[in-house]
Amino acid sequence: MTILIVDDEQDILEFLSYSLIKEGYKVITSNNGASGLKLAKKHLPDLIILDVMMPEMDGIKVCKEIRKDQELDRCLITFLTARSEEYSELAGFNAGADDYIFKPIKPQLLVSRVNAILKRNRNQRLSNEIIIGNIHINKDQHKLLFNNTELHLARKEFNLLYYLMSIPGKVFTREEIITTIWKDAVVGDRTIDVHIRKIRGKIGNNHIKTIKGIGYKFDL
Amino acid sequence: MTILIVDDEQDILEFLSYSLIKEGYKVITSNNGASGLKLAKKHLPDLIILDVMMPEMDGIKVCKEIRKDQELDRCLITFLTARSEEYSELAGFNAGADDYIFKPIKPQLLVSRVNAILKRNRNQRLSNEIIIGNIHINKDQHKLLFNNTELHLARKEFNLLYYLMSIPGKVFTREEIITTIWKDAVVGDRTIDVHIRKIRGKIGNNHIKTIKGIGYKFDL
DNA sequence: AGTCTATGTTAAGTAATTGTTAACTTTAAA
DNA sequence: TTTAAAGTTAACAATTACTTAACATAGACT
Repeated sequence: MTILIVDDEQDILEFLSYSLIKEGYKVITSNNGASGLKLAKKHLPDLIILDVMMPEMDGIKVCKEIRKDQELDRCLITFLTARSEEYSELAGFNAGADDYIFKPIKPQLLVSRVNAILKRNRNQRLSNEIIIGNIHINKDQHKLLFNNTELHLARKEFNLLYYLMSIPGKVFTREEIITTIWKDAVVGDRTIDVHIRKIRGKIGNNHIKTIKGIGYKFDL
Repeated sequence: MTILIVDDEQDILEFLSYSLIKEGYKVITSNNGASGLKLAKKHLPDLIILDVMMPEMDGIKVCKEIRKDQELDRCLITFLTARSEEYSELAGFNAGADDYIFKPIKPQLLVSRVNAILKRNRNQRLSNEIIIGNIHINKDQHKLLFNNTELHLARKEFNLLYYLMSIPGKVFTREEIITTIWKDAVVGDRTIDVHIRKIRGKIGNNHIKTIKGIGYKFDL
């Protein structure tokens, strides 16, 4: 895990990196926005801690630039700001921040905060697992737990269910389903229904709802 | 994103536009109500910041005029007013305002406020959700909540209600409804009525009003 | 009031969409 | 190569949506 810290005050840079290195993180530092941005693009850190108030290029600007970079879209950004600074959190979240840290902060608190941010994210990103009610579906493991019992779904069935569950409540049109699950293969009209039928046969009829004339959605 | 600012004080005009241009917005300014209205119709800005107190045509009047313009119905309006001004927020919201900004305001706060207004709106559009009173209608989810109870609407009924709710208060002519919901299909005279009847049967008779000789509108 | 026109209402017919099953074809593992 | 599983299709059934027709009602105008 690599962390980039950008702050114009040398003291804070040292203080933060000391605490985080001790915790086992690889730390890179920069004392201004422009070089911080360069370092981010070069090292692709997992987390960037950005001071908001910096001369020339401030944290908000750096953040926005980072958010424009495709390669950096998996990287987390947390702002570092003094509580006293008249400044709305909103602006930061608008710029694309994931979290906030207020100065001054005690080393222990900082470390646990950083751990938490990275962990929260790891959990979300690492396992492609969706849990809705008594249905757990895990794409990496190609595994479906229904009431804590493992059920087997064939590949198409699995992909279809996973797709529907990826945005619970949203109605996916037949067209969306075809283009996503079948790519551009040409399949007959009843193919989707048959797969839906098979999934329902396994997880029951309550979760996949038919919206006649439109498509299907996963609910509950 | 384009923002139109209308205020009779040159200082404020400059101060606001400076902050917003720096933030990346395209800014147009006007120092009186009448010309502001013209500029709005010409440029169709995403957001209009309107000073309430202006000689001749005040903010409220401008706002009401804007709300009469079909083309401008997607544009947001926020009033700019001094806290000291004895003035009811209600009048503003009645005139069709979306938000308020009080003078004096710090640049950062202004910017984040503006971002927030525009973002809130973007989110609403993205999720295709319209909430009016106790009626929530969500197009993505093809879901209608009436008094927090989910009701089922068939496709045509749903599209029709969603269409009417998309601009509450506006009367949609039968012709507009036909071309929007039925595209160029040829359907009989009573078809719309029957669908309206079915919707009324579900959400009650109070919301969809008949304007005899013209069409229907959604109210309340 | 009486007439005319637009809209409301109901039920029934028609059309469109989806569900279901089994047979058939393809794919991948043994 | 064989075999079982997965995927697809076709035929038909079931369901739901949509439209229409026929008549009722309400409002506007003379």
